[in-house]
Amino acid sequence: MKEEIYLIDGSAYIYRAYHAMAPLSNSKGLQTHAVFGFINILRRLIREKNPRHLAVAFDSRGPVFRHELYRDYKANRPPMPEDLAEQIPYIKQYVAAANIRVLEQVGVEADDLIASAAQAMQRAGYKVIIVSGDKDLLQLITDDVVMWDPMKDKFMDALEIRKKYNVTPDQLLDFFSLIGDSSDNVPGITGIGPKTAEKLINQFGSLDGIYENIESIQQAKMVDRLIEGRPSAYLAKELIRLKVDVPVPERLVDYTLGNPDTGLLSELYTELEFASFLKEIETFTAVSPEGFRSVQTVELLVHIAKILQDAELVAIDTETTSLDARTAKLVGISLCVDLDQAWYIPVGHRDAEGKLLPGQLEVSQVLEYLGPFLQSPKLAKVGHNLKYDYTVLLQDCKLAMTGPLFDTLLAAYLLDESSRSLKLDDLCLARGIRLTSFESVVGGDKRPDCFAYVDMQVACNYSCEDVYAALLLWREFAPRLEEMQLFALFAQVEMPLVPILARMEIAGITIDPEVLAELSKEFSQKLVELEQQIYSLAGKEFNINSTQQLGQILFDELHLPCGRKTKTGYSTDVKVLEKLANKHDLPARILDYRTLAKLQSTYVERLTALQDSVTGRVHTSYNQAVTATGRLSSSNPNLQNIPIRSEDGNRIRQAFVPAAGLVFLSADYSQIDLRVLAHYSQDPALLRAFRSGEDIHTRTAAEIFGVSPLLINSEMRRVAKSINFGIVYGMSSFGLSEQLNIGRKEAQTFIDRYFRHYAGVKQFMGDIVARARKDGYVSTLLNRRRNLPEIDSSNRVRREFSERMAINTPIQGTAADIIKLAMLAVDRLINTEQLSARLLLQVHDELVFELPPADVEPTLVHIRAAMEQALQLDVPLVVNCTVGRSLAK
DNA sequence: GTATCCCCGTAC
DNA sequence: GACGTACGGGGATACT
Repeated sequence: MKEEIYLIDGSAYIYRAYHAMAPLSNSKGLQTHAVFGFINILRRLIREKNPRHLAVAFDSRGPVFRHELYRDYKANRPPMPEDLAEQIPYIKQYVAAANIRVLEQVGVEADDLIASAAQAMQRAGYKVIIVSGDKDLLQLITDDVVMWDPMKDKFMDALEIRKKYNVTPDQLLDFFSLIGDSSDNVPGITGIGPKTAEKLINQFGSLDGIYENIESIQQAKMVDRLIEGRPSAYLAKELIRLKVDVPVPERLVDYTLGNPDTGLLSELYTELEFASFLKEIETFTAVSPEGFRSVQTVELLVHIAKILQDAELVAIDTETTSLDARTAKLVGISLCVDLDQAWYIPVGHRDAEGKLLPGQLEVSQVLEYLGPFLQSPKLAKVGHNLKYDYTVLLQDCKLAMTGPLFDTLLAAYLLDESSRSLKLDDLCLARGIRLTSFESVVGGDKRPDCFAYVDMQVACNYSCEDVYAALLLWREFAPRLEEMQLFALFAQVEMPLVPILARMEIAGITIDPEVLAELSKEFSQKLVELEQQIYSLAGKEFNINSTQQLGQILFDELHLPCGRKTKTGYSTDVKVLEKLANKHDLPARILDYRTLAKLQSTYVERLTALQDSVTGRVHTSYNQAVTATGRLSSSNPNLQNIPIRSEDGNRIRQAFVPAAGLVFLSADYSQIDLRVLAHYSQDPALLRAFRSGEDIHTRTAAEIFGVSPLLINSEMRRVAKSINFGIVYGMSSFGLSEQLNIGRKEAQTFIDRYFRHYAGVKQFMGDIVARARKDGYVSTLLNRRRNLPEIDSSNRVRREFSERMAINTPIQGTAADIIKLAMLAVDRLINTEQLSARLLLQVHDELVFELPPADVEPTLVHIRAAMEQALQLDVPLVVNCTVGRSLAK
């Protein structure tokens, strides 16, 4: 991949910042909004694009060579406003302090510098991205030079130019020469606009071409215009043509983005009174590299132990041989207790032959000194993604980290669930700190254990940076969690959950390979048969998995009535195919095929592939910082969406078995969402229903059909169940009618009856949306937040989507809070009562344990009680337990 | 060849 | 356009 260089049209952005920003000044009366806007633009660019090489070009003051060619060049421009002129020096100061290369030269404009640099760097084999919205720069576009307008977030290349102007980039200059440029007071030819220019250029290829063939033009008026305008067109060409021979730096390193000089920046921000920028800088005063030390003697280890003795908190990071914490081997540990210094303790660095390098302490020795601190309940541990470090220490060092944990990744997640990225590098970059990238440290080494081969000093610097950065984030996040009243949720729920999740991942769950193999055989046989049937029904072979090909066959060739359309063609989802299934055998077989193919690829094959060949277990990863509502998610494999509803799906569950001599105990909350809704809404009917222990769907059916619960049949209950679920998601009559295959009117009637009976629910929904609109966010019972920036959107679709989130998030999120509390309670219980049960899975409202059958009786009672008491609501929480020799129903 | 979007389907 | 939260397979497409 070619290195990229960003060239920024600085002068243009100064003006843009000046005009776009509301006036702002410091206490001395100095206008500062252009500086502020400009800095913001650059910071955003650096944050979002993370460029390694860039330069900012500025116009020179005073006349440029174009004025010599044409006295009236830019004569229509008013002089720079005084309050902008006085801000320019500060902008220059910023660029210097931020260590960004400046391109500036007397007598030429920013555009010429960009043109010269673009040409030079392109010639040197790099890729250039011009950051500008100015059409004059479009003439520079080639295969290796593109333009990006950050305001519109639009990339321009040759194709886009073709779309917009219908000429090639190298014809643009001639094209603009014909039209002129009124904003620069460049004349062009009167009477020729973009349309005519386009026609002429495409007909004759160039400006010269036009005049060489002028006799072939039929319209006399046009010829007159062209002849009369000839000097002016050629003048325009000289004016618009960018200079590509201005001396500019030509080596890549000349454009490398350096680290910002925080001292200078902080002085500048202080003078300008940019408090928000200043705060970041002050928080992130860079440590001197001398502060990063490699620990290779016992003496130094002893010294560190002494310091830890008096510390309240330590930031920690482990470097290992693998991304998979469960199997990773320790390569080094870094520590940091204050912002003056950090240490890296190498223990597993190796030479090219794989031999341990000398000069490293023994792991056992390191643990002897550090162990007591890592296990001290008094010493807090800060780290980014601590589940990883916890797992590595537990698996590779047999050390269970204890004491208050502070995971900066989870803190960032709680502070902003929609955060673009929670990676340590990105969080730091957003605060003006560029961390050394892992990529640059391992230098393209593709071995999974590449870190073990990294030079110790390089590793020291890298690892210390990380641990130092985590401490910086802690300094910012800890008070912010307090301010936003998220600290209790963080410290008492999310953090204690980390070790529990780590242990669940380590535990894994056994899969009977024979059951899977049998399923695989059977499924693939059936799939082959279905495939043949489908081909013969379709009259030809095609890719059944391709919705596009399928759409063509069903609707274009067989002329079946097509239902909905998707962005890219016909919809062929279940709803559509089911409607067609009684008209034709093909859609029916496709449905069978899809169901089976899904089970085969997503479950049978995936689970087989991820199974540990020695233990026969699969180990999921629980992600604690993904969902917008606070639920966990599971991946590699996802054990939260194992089929259960269909018969064949349930057979997948038969493959999940307890370890030898044990059984599964599954405990799931009954109707937790609706109970939370009852609590939130305080609807009397809903409260009553749950307090009396009724079947909620039957009760609801009785209400909407206006008959006694005794008269409710399964069909009526099904309808009520759909409504109960739909309510939690903010469903409309349209959605319900689709779901139940009934008319919208009928669906609306059901909904009306529902709300007549559960009026408090309707009230709650209105209230929560109003509150979201007022606050801009909603929260759960434990204060977990979700921002809803589009709740006021003028776009109806977006707004209504946010409204449904406002309804659903407190419910789903509170249910997520509750089961997290339950996991903590159960874990404590297992420890205090010395229970033999081991928690394996969490599936949103369900916990699955593995335990000896003889222990089921007492354990079940304990666990049910712990779960039911996890949080006190205004309705009881009810937990159902099942015991089994597989996960099947 | 790799990354990403889209459609679809599985769970709660 | 219409029902919330996820993960993931496979096709199509874009980029390299």
